[in-house]
This record gives sequence, structure tokens and C-alpha cells, in this order.
Amino acid sequence: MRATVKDVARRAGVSPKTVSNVMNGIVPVSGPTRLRVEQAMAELDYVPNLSARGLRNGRSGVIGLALPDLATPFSAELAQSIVEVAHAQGFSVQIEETGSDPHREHELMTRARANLIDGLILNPVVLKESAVQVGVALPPVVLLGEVTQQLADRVFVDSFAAARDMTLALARPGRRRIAVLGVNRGRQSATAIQRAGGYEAALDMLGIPRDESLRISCDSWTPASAAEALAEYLDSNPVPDALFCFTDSMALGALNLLWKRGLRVPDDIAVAGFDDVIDGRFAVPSLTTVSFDKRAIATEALRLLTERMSDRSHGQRLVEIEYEIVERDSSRA
Amino acid sequence: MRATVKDVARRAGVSPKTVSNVMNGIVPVSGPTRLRVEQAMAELDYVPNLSARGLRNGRSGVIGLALPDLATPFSAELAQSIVEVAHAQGFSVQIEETGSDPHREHELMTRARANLIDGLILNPVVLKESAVQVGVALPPVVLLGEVTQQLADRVFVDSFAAARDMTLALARPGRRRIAVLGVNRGRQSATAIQRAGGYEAALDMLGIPRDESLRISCDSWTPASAAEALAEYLDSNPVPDALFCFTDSMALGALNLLWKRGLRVPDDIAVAGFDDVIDGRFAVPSLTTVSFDKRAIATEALRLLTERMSDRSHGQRLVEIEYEIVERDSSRA
DNA sequence: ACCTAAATTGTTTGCGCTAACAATTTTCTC
DNA sequence: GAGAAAATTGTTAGCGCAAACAATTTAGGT
Repeated sequence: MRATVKDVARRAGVSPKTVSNVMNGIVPVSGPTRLRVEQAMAELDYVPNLSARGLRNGRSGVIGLALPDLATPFSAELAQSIVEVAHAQGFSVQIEETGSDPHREHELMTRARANLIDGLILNPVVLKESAVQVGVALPPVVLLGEVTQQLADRVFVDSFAAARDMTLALARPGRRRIAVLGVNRGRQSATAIQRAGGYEAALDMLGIPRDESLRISCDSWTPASAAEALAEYLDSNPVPDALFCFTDSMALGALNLLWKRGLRVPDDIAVAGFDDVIDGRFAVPSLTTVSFDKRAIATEALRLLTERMSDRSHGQRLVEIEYEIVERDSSRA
Repeated sequence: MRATVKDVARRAGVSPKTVSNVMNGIVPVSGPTRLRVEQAMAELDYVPNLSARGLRNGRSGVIGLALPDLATPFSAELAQSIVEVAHAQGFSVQIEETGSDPHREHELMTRARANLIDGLILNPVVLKESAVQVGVALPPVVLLGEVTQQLADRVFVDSFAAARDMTLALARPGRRRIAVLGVNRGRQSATAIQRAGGYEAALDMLGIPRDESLRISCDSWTPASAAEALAEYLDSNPVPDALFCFTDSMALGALNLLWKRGLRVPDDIAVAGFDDVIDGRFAVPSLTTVSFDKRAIATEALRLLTERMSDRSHGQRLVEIEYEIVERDSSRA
């Protein structure tokens, strides 16, 4: 049987309270007593029961992180940052995959309210149907990414402006036929809407007429479906001058397909992505992208979350993360 | 204040036990009573407190997953599989990054023993110094990957054989100078040892003399340090006929560097990786690799873990996952 | 030395839940 | 319809911990 505070107390010849004091370190404990207790803990190989502590304190020390697709390099990099920042603050991270499913998002909120996690960092996708909307009693929650309405704290990159700037950067003399890859066929994700909007704003600024035939839809934002969508597109359309993919993952799929078709990047077609994922830097050719500091996202998200966990009173707050257009070989002249 | 079982019971006009019965569903509850209870739960917006349940049951329903580097696509894909399989069995997953640090591994074991997680899936790196070795009282744990000794349940791919087969596959008439990338300078990871061993076994089989100058060391298994290590290598060595990277991530870094140097893959040099990561399939050129079923790893790891959680008596068990050499454009003639 | 205040340590309760055990009601058998 | 068995539901204790409250020891001031 596992040792408990009581066992430690008995062995050290003190009361449970003293053992608790030694662990928490708030109430002072005299030198000799502390020593005896610590020795007893070591001898009994005592490990505190965190469930019990969680029940008693009402806080588990765990936060949830819910992302739409865990398999992407972007998720991996973001998760890493969040885990590291959280750990530095004494939190553990429970990861969840929503699969863009509002129902699953709702389930996670519930879990948070079930005290297993103290708060939730959530990247909602189809917000219209998201649990955040449905008026569920919200746990401390921080939203990641584009959210059109003010529903909870959130950390975001201005996707609209970034997509606009990227489109402007891609536009060069001779590059007027700029395609986008990632607009969704069915229900639009908030992110897709923002990025498509920015793209069109840039076209307007450039005086390039919008061309519906340059919007390539791709429901799943993976390399595989990007390659597939692009292949299908190229079968029945002329090669655009440039291709702006809504994520780096899609861009990698596109690069592979273009290479297979014998199209040279950037000579025949320039390519750009979004997220600045590590593998994009090492793509062939290296990928032009919208870069932003993922560690900053993690830091800010955790700051908002911990603040809200300790004090539920503030209104909803927004934190914007700066972005930067990083031009690499896939779009250089 | 949050509603508790007691509140629900009072409102439904039943006892707490009945409410518990309704939730657990083991002890039968009559139709009308169940209905009353369910309605009361809905009205009070009741959510069970999982900390309390965890304390009472001695199980939290959470398992830990500890990987050396969360930022890699491989980690992402594996984590996804594990999260999905775990979720299907009613478990949540807490992720942790060990950074190949034995001390951190030890900390995680402790956390497991602290009842916050019911079990741990751990990918140990430098096993010699790993906590698994130090004789810590082990929680239910399943090890992932190469482990030379029999210390706990584990799921693994035969890296030795896979590396051997890959080396054999790379060897073609005219390709005799086969380099490896990923041997470590300092303390060797178990994985590096296996893969290097398989590589050398293949050389022996082929009658190719071992050549120390074809072992390129690379301490961090990332694209960046792979590219750097390879760049340095090429500055003072002739171009090998083939390059076998110990992970796909490193291979991607290598591909990028080779491209920058104007070396053609596979004509000037064939390249291969290990892990069959999605981005490798879409690399330019698509990457030859050792493939294995990550979902199978997840399934088996969870099976071993849950079995051990329910019954601590079995001896240590091994599950081997099949691998396959997948030849893609980066090594095709 | 005596009293007061400060510093420690001790005693006990309850966080919310589940299940052992007990009590009650319903159903069945003849 | 009476008795027994089966099906429900109720009562209560305790999982391990932290802190409210109480008791004790120690230090400080005169």
C-alpha cells in the first residue's frame, strides 16, 4: 500500500498538518522538524496523491489543449511551445483532438468544468456551431486563432492582413494570376474566411480582377488533399503565376505535385504558405510563408488563461501576435 | 456553487447512491427513477467532479505520453494515434516532453505514481541513465522503441533489421559509398546504436568495408542540425553515393541542403529516411523511408498499458511492429 | 520571574464521490 | 394471498489531502 501523509506523520513523529506544511512551504516549519519529515518521506518513498490534492484544492494543475488536427507539424510545434511554457509555470498539458467537430469541442468544455483540467486552450474551427457559441457555462478558456466575435479571451494572428500582405508580396510584374488553395467547399472555417478575404483585398489593391477560377478549394488542410486538389485543378486549368496556400502543410503537398508535373518553382509558378513550419524551411525549394512566433502565442495564451483562472472578473481580452512575411526560394525571382 | 451528487439527489428526491447508479450504469435503476435523476442533472447542469472520482476510484482516466521532442512531425503523428486510440477507450492523454533528459523521465514516473495519471507511455532515449534503470518503483509503464534490456513492457520496431534492409536497398551496382547521418557524438541513444548496427551489418553482408569517414554524426535529430552536419561534411569530403538518415526529419534537412548545393537526388546521391512521416511523402523528391504502422504502435501500447493497469502480475512483454522499406523517388534509379 | 505575543505544531473536518452494507419495495410462486 | 426471492433504493464511511481552529511551545519585554 502506498504511503500517505498520515504514515509520514507517524513515522516522523509529527502531525499530518506539519507534513503538509513541509510540502507547501507557506507556513514555516522549524529546521529539525522539517528534516525529520523529509527523511520520513524519503524512507517511505512518499508521493502525494494529486487526485486528493485536486479535490481538496479545487485545482488539478492540468490545462487542456484542443487542436483540430494533431498530426500536422504546426500542431506539433504549437503543442511543444505550450507544453514548455505550461511546464515552466507548473502546469501539465492534456491534449485533445477536435477533428473540427463542434460536438467534441463541447465535450471538452464539459471536461474542463469537471475539474479534471483547470482551463482550456482551444482552437475552434467552425465557430458558428462551436460550443463557445451555444451558451454553455464556460470554464476558463482561451481561444486560438480567428474568431469573428468576442466570446472569450483569445490570442490571434491577423490572418486577413497577413494574407493580404502575402498576396501583395507574391504579386510581381508578370505575376497577376495568383491562385489560392484552401478555400473550403462546405462550411467555411473562420481562418479560411479571413485568409480568403485578405487575398481578395490585395487583388483589389492591385487592380487585379477577382477570378473565381483561381480559388482552389480543399476541404482537408493536409498535403495529400492539397496535392490532389491541385492536380485536379491543373488538369483543367492553365498554370497560375503564383499559388498561395493557406497552410504550409498544403504548400508542401503542392510543391511535391508541381515537381511531379515538371513545373519549376518559382520560375513557372511561385508558391507560398502560412505558419512557418520547420519542414517548410527545409522544403525544396524552401517555402515562402507567413511567420509568427509560436512561443509568443503559447506565452500569451497561458498568461490569459492563468489570469482568468485566478480571477474570473475581467472582460474579454484580445492579444494580437505579430506576423512577418518571410520570402524564401519558393517565390524569389 | 457547482452542483454535487447530493444536490442532484435532493432535487430528484432520491439518495446519492441512486444518482451514482444512474451515472455508472452497473447497478440497475428503474425507468422512472432514472428519468427523474437525469432531469435533475440537466436542470442543475450537473458535471461530476473527476478529481473526487479519481480519489475514490484510485484511477484518473488519464494516461501520460512522454516523447523526447514534441516538435517533430513524427511525434505529432504518433501522438495523434495515441490520443485517438486512448480516447476510444475512455482515456485522456497528458503529453510531456523529456528533451531526452533522464531526470525529466524520472519526474514523470513520479507523477504517474502520484495518481494523476494511471499509466505512462514513454519513449526513453538514453536508457543507460534513464529512470527506468534506476530502480524507481515503476508505475504501469510501456516503453516505446529500442530498449536493449528487458525492463518493462515495450512496443518496438526492429530498428537493426530495418536499417540493415534499408542499407541493402540503397546499395546498387555503383552505390558502394553509403553514408549514415545521425550517429551521435556524445552518449549514444539506443535507437542510434541499433540503426548504426544494422547499417554495418548490411555493409558486411555486401562485402563493403566499413568506413568511419562515412558516419556523419548529428546530435540533435532535426532538419536544421542535419543540414548543418551534412554541409560541414561535404565541405571536406567527397559526395557519397547514398545517404541513410536515421529519421525522416533529418532526411528533409539533408534534401534541402543537397538541393542548395546543386546535387541531384537520387542521381548524384540517393537519400533515405526512417519513420515514414507525411511530409516525407511530399518531399521533393519524395523520400524513401522505413515505414511502419503508427496506429498499430498506439493500439499495442495501449493494450499493454491497460492490461498492466488492471493486473500487475504478468511478466514483461514485448510487441514487435512490422516495418517495410518504402522506396520512393529519393532513391530510385 | 512573569506575562504577552509570536512561532510552531496538533486536531479535526470536509472536499465529492463510490460502494459496502442495510433497508425497503416489488415480483414471483404455489 | 402469504412467504420468499429478487429488484431497487437508502445510509454511511472513507479515499488522501489542506486548512480552519485549537493547543502548545518559544521568544521577548519589563
